[in-house]
Amino acid sequence: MLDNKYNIEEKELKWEEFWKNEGIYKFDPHSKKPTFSIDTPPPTVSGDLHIGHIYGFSQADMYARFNRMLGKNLFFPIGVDNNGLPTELLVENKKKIQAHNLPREEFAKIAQELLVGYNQKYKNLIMRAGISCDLTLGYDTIDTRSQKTSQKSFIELAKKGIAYRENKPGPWCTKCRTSVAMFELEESELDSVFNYLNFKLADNSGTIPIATTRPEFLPACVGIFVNPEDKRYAHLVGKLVKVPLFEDRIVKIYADSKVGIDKGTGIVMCCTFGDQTDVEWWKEYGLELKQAIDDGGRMTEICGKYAGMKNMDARKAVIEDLKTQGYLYKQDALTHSVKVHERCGQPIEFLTKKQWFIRTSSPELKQKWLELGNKLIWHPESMKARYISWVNNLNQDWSISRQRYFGVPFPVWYCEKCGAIKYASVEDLPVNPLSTQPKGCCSCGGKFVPESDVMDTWATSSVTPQINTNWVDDEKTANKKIPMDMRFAGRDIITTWCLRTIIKAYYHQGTLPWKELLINGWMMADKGIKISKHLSNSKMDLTQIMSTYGADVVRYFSASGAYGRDVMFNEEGLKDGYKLLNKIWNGSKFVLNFLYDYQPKKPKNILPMDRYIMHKFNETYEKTFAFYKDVEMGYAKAEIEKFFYFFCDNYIELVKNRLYKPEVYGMDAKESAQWACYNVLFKMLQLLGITMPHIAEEIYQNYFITFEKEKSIHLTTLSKIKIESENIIENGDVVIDIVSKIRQFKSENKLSLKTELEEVTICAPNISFIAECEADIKAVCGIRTLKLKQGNFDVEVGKIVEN
RNA sequence: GGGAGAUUAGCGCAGUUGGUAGAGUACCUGCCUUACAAGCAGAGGGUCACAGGUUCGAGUCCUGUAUCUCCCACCA
Repeated sequence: MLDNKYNIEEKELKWEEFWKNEGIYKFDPHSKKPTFSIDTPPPTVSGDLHIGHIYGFSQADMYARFNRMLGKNLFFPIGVDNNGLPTELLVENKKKIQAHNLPREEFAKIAQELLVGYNQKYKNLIMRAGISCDLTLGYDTIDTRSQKTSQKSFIELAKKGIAYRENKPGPWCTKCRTSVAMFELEESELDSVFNYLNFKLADNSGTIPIATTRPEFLPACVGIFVNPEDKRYAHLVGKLVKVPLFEDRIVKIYADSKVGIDKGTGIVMCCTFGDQTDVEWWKEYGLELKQAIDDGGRMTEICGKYAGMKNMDARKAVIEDLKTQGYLYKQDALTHSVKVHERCGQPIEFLTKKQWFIRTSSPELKQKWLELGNKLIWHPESMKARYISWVNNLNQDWSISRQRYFGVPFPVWYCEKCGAIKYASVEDLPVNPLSTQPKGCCSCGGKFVPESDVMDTWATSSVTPQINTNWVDDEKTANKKIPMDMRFAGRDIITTWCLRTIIKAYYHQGTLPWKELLINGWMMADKGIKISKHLSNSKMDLTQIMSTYGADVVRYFSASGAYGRDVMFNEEGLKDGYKLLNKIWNGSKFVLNFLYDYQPKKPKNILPMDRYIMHKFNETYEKTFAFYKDVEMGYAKAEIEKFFYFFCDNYIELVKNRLYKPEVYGMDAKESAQWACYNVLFKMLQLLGITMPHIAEEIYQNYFITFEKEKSIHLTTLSKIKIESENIIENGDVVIDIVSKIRQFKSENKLSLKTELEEVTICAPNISFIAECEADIKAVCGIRTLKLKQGNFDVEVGKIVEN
């Protein structure tokens, strides 16, 4: 019935085609079943895919499959995040073009063409991993519906004053020429030089020493700071200082505890803006704003003779002048960590620009985010701590504008004359203000000019529940569908995707975006090393792994360990899964051999060990079920796996004689075993299929479908085996112990397991049960005469039969 | 600097409310059981990172230390 050998790649591809063509995982909008909706996070399309990408997805898929097998109607869409800066950079790299050199429409067209291939590659991988999502429910974050949703969300929030436009200093990348969010920055160790300068006091009473790594910022120096605790400089506070090279500029000395007494000379200059502290001082002390650097990283006109120079050239020139004019008295080399833009590695500047923000950081709002976070069910619970700690530290509103090209445009125009904001009408969305003009003029008579910024990619990724529920076209229905049932994500994006999605759902629906949140860990290449492209060596090559081990084995490996924890990639783990796969195949093949004449009619008399294995299964079922419910895929998998081996190595061995030789043991004994085998094997496959969907389907389609009728095993419903309750497990375990003792005896005496034993005496408390199983015990152990004695458990082997 | 997590057998891991350390794998000894040698049956292997403390009793609770990872903040 089953092939002699299970050809992994051939079978897996076959069933993936089948699932797709038959629409096995298709959401049925007319179904009467309860819906279980999943808000799939759209992974960023930014490059090649590796085995780590499958990890989080397959764990979430197991939870999805579990829910489907509880009889729910699954809404499991698949999304791709392909708008915004990461995608733009990918397109620039691959096509060797620069977005700012091309008309937007042209760049978008090139991007869309390139993305077709990437999207497909990505969707193929998801399908190849046996993820049971509905491919017809896909969305891209740059498609029309996503654009409409983002724009509608923006207009709604802006009209309520929740989104606002303001001139604020913020991190800026001079290479990408855009503002970036704090969390898009990363640390980089750079070599630099500490320049020690003497600043002259304005009253000519002397000089003060200041160390700086960025002397080119002198033209933007707006204040000097010392620590209030620092006795050396206490007398300086309030005095005025001349800025070196720009001596017509006079700045004041302030005291502030943010100054490190031991750092540099203990005196700091504040420039607008060298770093975050400068921003804070500027705000707190109401300092002047002087911008020394422009969008592209060149010095501005306030820099006098240095204007127009690139930042680094200006630094050299300034240092040279400081030297010749006697300000510089010492230079120390140092290595310090600098914030750089994670996408391109460019050190970040702080520039002041008009940007759109969403209100997120007031104490009342933070309270709200905490409240919502507490209402959410977290898997695992411990991940909530990260969310809470992040919310508590939130101190800036969310900046959503980016001065980029490939993204969702802001649907607004501004009046040239009075600055009034004109929003597009919701019916007209999606709107690109650069190519459409609003009707008429401003009430003041001024002309409207379009906003050229695009939205940050998170502004779209944070409305996936609204995209998925089609909020743009049918707000009422969508509002009923939110909160969705579940969202899954990696733990690195709790603070970005998750929080922002919570914020948007709160503003739009006044509720949580989802009821449950699954946070998975990472698959690591080695202890503490993330998988990255340059680390994906041959042993981790995805194509290779997929063809030798297959998706089921990769999924098995993904389910190892506790949920939310990192797993370390190791091939041994794959081998374990491969072993189980092979065992499932052989075990099923063997059992099905004896089920060709199976009648789906419960026999009148079911023998004790057959009842035992069914009860034993039900016990395992309960445990496994509880683990799946708690999103503990690893424990669930381990539980059912353990039982499968037990079933093969103990139960099958025990009853195979009855199956082989009905003429000796009787037809009733065979039918009894068949009944147990059918039920236990089918239900084991259901549970195993959550982790290993392909092999379960192959076996189901070859046999069980005749009786179970459902088109796919994945559409069947989980349940225990129906059997009258009785206390049989303890008694059955004694029988297993007896067999084990005899095997031990043979093993210790270096005998073959089929060696026949002339006589065995069993001493046990409940010999009447053992007597009922006598035929099975004698058959599996090769015993000729079995003697039973009432008493404490003991197995005594008499003479062995010599051939 | 703040927060989170980890440290248990050679290896990758599990240990739920404190009560004699667990499975898998590797190694070792055997066995070709009328499915599977990619199998089966056995055996050995651990100062539970370290130092204190609470307790009759600590892998588990408390305090501290070390190493590693992640997130956040700071970095003139």
